[in-house]
Amino acid sequence: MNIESALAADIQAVLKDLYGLDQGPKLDQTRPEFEGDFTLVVFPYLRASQRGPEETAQQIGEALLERSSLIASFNVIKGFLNLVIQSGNWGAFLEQHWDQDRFGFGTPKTEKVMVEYASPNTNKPLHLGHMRNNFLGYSLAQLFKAGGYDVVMANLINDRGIHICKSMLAWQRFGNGETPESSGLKGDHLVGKYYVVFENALREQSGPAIEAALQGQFQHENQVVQTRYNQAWTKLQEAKEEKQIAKIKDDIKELVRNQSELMLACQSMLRDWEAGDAETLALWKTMNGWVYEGFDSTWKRMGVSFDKFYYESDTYTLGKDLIQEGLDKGVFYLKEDGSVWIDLRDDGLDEKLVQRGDGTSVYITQDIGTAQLKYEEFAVDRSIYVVGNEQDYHFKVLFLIMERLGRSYAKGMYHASYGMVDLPSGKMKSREGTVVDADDLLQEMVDAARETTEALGKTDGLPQEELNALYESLALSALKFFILKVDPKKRMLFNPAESIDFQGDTGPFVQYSHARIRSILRSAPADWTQAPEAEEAMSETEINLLKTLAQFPDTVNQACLQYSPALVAQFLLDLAKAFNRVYNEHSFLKETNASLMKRRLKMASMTAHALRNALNLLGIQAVERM
RNA sequence: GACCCCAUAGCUCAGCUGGAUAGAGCAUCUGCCUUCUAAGCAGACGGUCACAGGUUCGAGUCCUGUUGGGGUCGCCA
Repeated sequence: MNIESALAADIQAVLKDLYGLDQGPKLDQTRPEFEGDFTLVVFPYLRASQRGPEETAQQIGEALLERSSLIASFNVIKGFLNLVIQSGNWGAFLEQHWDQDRFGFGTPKTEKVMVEYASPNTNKPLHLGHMRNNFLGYSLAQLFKAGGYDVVMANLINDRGIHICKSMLAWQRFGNGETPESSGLKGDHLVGKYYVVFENALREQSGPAIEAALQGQFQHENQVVQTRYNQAWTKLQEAKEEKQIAKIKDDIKELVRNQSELMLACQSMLRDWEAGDAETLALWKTMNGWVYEGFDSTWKRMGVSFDKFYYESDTYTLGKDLIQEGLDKGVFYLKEDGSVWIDLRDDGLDEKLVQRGDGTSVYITQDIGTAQLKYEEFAVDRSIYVVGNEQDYHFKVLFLIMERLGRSYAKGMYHASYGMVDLPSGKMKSREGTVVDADDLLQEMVDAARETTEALGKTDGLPQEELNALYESLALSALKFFILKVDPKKRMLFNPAESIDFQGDTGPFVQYSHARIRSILRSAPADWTQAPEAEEAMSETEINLLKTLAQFPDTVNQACLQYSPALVAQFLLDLAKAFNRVYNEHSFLKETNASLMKRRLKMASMTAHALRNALNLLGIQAVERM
């Protein structure tokens, strides 16, 4: 039991004795301007004590001083009872944990957790938005592992559909047999290139027709298409609001675009794919293969990994049996055209389509099926989906559906929703070429790390291989820390110029603190643990370091509960700062008192463990020197 | 139009389930390396917590409304 919870237990007993209250007290850290370690706010107990705030605080303080061996003294300011911990307790805390490798981690639990993240489309290379997803997902998985859970990291790859066919068609027509080998391009970038080629060709091909259609000129042999256009055109004439006009124009553009020769060929290719056409499948496999090779190297470089891959080409037909089950149970209902719906208006949502009139799946149909599949394969108690917040509504619907279908695992489903990454210029838009490519960004960061490190010259003499690994680690820690220290739920701004900063509240700052400790420990005399225990009182900065360390277990716990690696990042900054203050104020190896040296080295060692463990929770490898 | 999320220092962000005089980093300015890693430490400057009400002994935090920003409401995924 740690000091804080032991103290809380003592206070609870006192409150029961004095006022007959039976509730756990809430303790705060005492603000630095006051004397004390923990503060109890007594306002909530005034009713029970029948006294004023100061008197109540005094009374509780006196009773506590008598009862608890933890307390050295107390002081009362208004309704605040500041408690000073017997300094010996901090020594005992240090003694107990300084050499514990897994300090802060939870005890093993039987609960099984699946974290699904990454989940890319196979038509474009990864970009900055994916990186936030990947870093969050991997970190959440590490957090739950640290919390003692059995974790499966899953990746559901969207490897089929019209967007994949676009790349395939463009390559077929304009590729001249280009391959990653022949072009020297990374596979995912090569396929992405043809996706862009397709979009450009499509724009060229359908541009004039769109222009004409927006002027009211559109002729099509298909009567249905013609009617839809005519209706839209009529609406456009009547529309007054700017927003509405833009929407109708978009509809018309899409209608015309979909009738272009390229789009028709693309749709035909998708039908061939679904029919199992050998040639189409072969091309699909080849090009997806290139993409996977590219993704694998990017994931590896980003330091993320997966235990299980799902592919939409396998799962896109799933869920139909559950649709039938839902119809039988009366959870879903049929419309005249044969489409299947669920009415979620009781839960404040809308009616939602779950299967098309022709019996084919929509997005959510697959998700229903995949949820069931995950449960059957892994018996997961908790299933976490790391997906952007633009899908908040979708997951609300999905989880409600699973609940209404009576799935026991529905309550364990959670959408780890995160905000978009904005650039100083605004939203990333692939059409405007403002996306930040993952591979480019990684390389820029590595180059920056090398330049900074070389300029400082502290690593001279290390073998090149080690240096390269160091640059990778430092670059990654800067990037991951920059992204993970922000509350996942909030949208965040990524300024490429500033993110490369290695000073202040950054990953390299934490790494630096760790490397500095490791350097001390490497140079420590072999027999330092032999010295007698120190009797001297600790300084305030030393106690502050131990207080910060003591918060690690609770931080891990809270980070799991809130699905927020940001809490760990903030803790890392607190801890590194707390240590750096001690470092600045006291000596370690230069300390002439052997007992004090021993105590400080224990603190250094414990801090290094905690830093390394917490960094690992963010998916960052701690470096030994820098 | 309906619903969801967000708004804290010039900039980027913390602020735990309501608690004392709202905190960091960057930027600007001042100090500290012949001593264990200065990617560090210490200090200064900088705030009507978007606005208006309300609940409370106490509100950046909870409720209502307003404004501003983003998202969703596709038989796209």
